[in-house]
Amino acid sequence: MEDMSHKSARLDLDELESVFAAMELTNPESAKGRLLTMAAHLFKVRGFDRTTVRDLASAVGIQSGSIFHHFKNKDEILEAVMRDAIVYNTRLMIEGVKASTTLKEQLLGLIRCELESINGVTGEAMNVLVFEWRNLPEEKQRGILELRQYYEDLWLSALESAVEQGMVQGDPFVIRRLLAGSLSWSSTWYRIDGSLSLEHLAEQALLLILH
Amino acid sequence: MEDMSHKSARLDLDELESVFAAMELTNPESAKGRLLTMAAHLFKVRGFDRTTVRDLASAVGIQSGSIFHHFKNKDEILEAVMRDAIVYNTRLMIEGVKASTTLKEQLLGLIRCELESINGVTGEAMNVLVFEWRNLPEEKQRGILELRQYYEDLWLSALESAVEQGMVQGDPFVIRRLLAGSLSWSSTWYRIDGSLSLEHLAEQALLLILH
DNA sequence: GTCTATAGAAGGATAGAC
DNA sequence: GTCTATCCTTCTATAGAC
Repeated sequence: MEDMSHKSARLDLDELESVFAAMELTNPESAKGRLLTMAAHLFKVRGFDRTTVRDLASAVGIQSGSIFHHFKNKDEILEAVMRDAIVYNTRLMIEGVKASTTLKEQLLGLIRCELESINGVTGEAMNVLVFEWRNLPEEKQRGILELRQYYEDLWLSALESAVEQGMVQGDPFVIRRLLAGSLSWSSTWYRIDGSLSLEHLAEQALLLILH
Repeated sequence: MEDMSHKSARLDLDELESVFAAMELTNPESAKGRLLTMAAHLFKVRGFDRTTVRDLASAVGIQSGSIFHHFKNKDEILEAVMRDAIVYNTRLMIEGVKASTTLKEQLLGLIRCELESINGVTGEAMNVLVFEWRNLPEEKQRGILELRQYYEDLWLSALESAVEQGMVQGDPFVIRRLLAGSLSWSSTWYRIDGSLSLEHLAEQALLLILH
């Protein structure tokens, strides 16, 4: 039986599913979906502050005033990009963990998943989540952090087991933070169409924590 | 004898020294030094775009127009913070490498030095270098990259030796990038006044690459 | 080296028509 | 759901006095 004492601060799977159902980021059918995809792109390439609502509007072929039919203000666009990015990738991560049998496989799966999230199709949105964090107003940060906790817990429990079994040395929290840095940072130098495959990179990253 | 064919793209020690002599960041005696220290602080806390010249001016107790007596424009302030940060820390790193006798000691020294640079007294300026990079106009980026190459070369040659000796497994370039991510990212979660000492963190980071 | 005053441009957001 | 028109604020940068 799970400990429910933290329920208000955590997210259960049902909540995650309902947020997932409302995700628009990857939906090119809706105007809002196209806006979010383009916003992720522009926020990643130019940064949030240097992307104007006029830029975003003209990139999707509408006028700047029309943006505010879909979002109350510019901050809400940022929030939506981040929320959708994290929900989408948390779901992939849960599936990856379920699919793995050994602990080593699970760790590699988590690494692969995180590398995929930051360098693959949702890479721009994930980059925004990681590198534009400071631009999200504090009250909105809290909501996203709650979502993030779900997949950080996946990581921590995997690392705790690995330390218990002697596969990994050190404090799980510190290892997770060091590894999170390595993986997030990969988007600044890794090229998905280069000679290094994402799978090889994942294996090299796994080597960092295994002993 | 060193290969001089890349001279134009590299930096020699004399040049480094002359740039170092012109460094103002850590000089509280000059108005420019105070401006740079405060700029590093504000750029780190709020980000470059969200820091106005008015903010900066009032933080050092002058009027916004007076800023432009010291710097031609706002971008030049950012450039100066970055240049001084990198020159200051490259020098520390060179000294650290010189002082170490074994290769393992050298690697630990490089890690310690990088952690110190991003979490210690020059931490705010180094954070600006790492996380506000995109805000520096491209032509200015080139000059800073040239400076940065000096200490990246220190890293690469140490890692190449370590791989040759079997201390470290994998491609030195990839290992360096993964490690650089870990170390830079530490400024987002590590607290220098917390229970984890910088020395312990350095040792944990060394564990990442050693096999 | 700092001040005052202000030019000039750009950005977020709103209102109301269609 | 999008357009037009525009308000209002904020920001960088300049000019010239002290």
